[in-house]
Amino acid sequence: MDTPALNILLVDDDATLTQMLAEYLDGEGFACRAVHTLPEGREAALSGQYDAVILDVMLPGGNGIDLLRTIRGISDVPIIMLTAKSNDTERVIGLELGADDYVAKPYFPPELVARLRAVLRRPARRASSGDHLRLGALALDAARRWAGWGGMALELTVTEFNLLEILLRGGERVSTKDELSLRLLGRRRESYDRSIDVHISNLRQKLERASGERLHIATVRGIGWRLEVAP
Amino acid sequence: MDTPALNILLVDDDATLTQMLAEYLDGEGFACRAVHTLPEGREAALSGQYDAVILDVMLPGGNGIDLLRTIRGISDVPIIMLTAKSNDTERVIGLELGADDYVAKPYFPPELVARLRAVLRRPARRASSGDHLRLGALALDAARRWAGWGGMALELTVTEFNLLEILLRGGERVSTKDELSLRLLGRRRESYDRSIDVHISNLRQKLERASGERLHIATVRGIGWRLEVAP
DNA sequence: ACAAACCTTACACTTCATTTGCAAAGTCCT
DNA sequence: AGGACTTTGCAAATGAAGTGTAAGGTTTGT
Repeated sequence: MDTPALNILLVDDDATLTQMLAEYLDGEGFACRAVHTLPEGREAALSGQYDAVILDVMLPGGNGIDLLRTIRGISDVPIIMLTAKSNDTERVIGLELGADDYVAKPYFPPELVARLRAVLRRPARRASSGDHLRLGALALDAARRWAGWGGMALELTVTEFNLLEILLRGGERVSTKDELSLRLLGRRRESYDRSIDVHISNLRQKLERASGERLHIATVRGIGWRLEVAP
Repeated sequence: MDTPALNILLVDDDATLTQMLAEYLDGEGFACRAVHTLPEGREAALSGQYDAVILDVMLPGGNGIDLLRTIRGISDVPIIMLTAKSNDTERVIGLELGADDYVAKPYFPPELVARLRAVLRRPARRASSGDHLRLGALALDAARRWAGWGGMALELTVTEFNLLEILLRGGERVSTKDELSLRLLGRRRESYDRSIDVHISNLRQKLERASGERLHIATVRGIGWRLEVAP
């Protein structure tokens, strides 16, 4: 997949550490900008051009908590706080004010990246942010984790729901077995692993039953599957 | 005077300053009591016999913020914080935790009195600030930390109240276990941590009992929970 | 010191993911 | 076309994971 890099904003007064982190994030495929003061941080965070903010709560000339609050008043951009090791108060207050996660300093860059990814992967924070997928009479609401055909709920398991979401997002594209294995099961596909086939089979039956045979999971032999809806 | 004087509680370890303030307030027609330690402050504030509390956030042997939180968990008596001149953190945290106003030290007694009067004049403090959540006959007032079904108070513990608030704010969205662990317990969820489940279970029983089975915490298997109200 | 609140543990119970086995369908080759 | 091989569909079996809640231990606030 070559999606454009995600923009990350770093707000931390320690220029050296920030620089190192920025380089690391760069290597992980993120596009970073670092600022070192509160006013810069405020302006940048509110510009709306970042996909996530990593925010040190200890900032000179003002408190990161204030900034956190300011941002949350306006935007739902994901925020990860950097907190002192043992400062429970900061942590609790930060989460209360809407931070999405925290990482204690000093941190391992890989851990930070993992949490960053987790936060970015999370369904949009506000229900109104309209993550509604549709295809014919099929509707899927990611935040509510609800899927239905013509208003009638489909009773799907977690895996089936995720599978349907991936297929739906794929649009006309064929979702390959390898891709599905990675995104659905979170592991590389081994030979003789029939797990995906079974999930496809189960989902297929539910979809066809609910839609009166009008919604199909079409097989593309040797490649994968694709959703198709009959007129 | 024909109206009884309003009772004001002062919590501050500086006996001299407190004494002066008490005399000043006396002259303005308030009845004061001053205490100088955290335990005394707690007991007095929770006794319910004061109309307002003036609370120094810097107290020996414990943090005024803690006391603030304790008081707010039980009572919505107006609270004015005394903070160090430049300490924004204390201010933000204090207001967030439900203080009604703050005054930076050193202060002018007349200013303090003005704010005190303003705070006492305001009966429905947070009601207008839209911190009133509803869902069917369920009502939750975050500022007063009061929740009820059709006017009847639910007797919730602190954790249960917070849990309900989070679920309620989530709206139709499913609140995930990870999210709840972060927001509710202020820590990440470890494997085999069943704490959340237990709180859900307890809250669920109280809600269903009070609502006559009309308010449910619906389980979304493998993901989390969502509030649902039957028509 | 006491009680309330909270956390942990344990266990019964449900539901689901994965494995397995085999049949059916598709592909390739001669 | 027909046989050999590969891939897919699916039912059934199995074991792992998720859930609800009672009970007991620990912490915390008063």
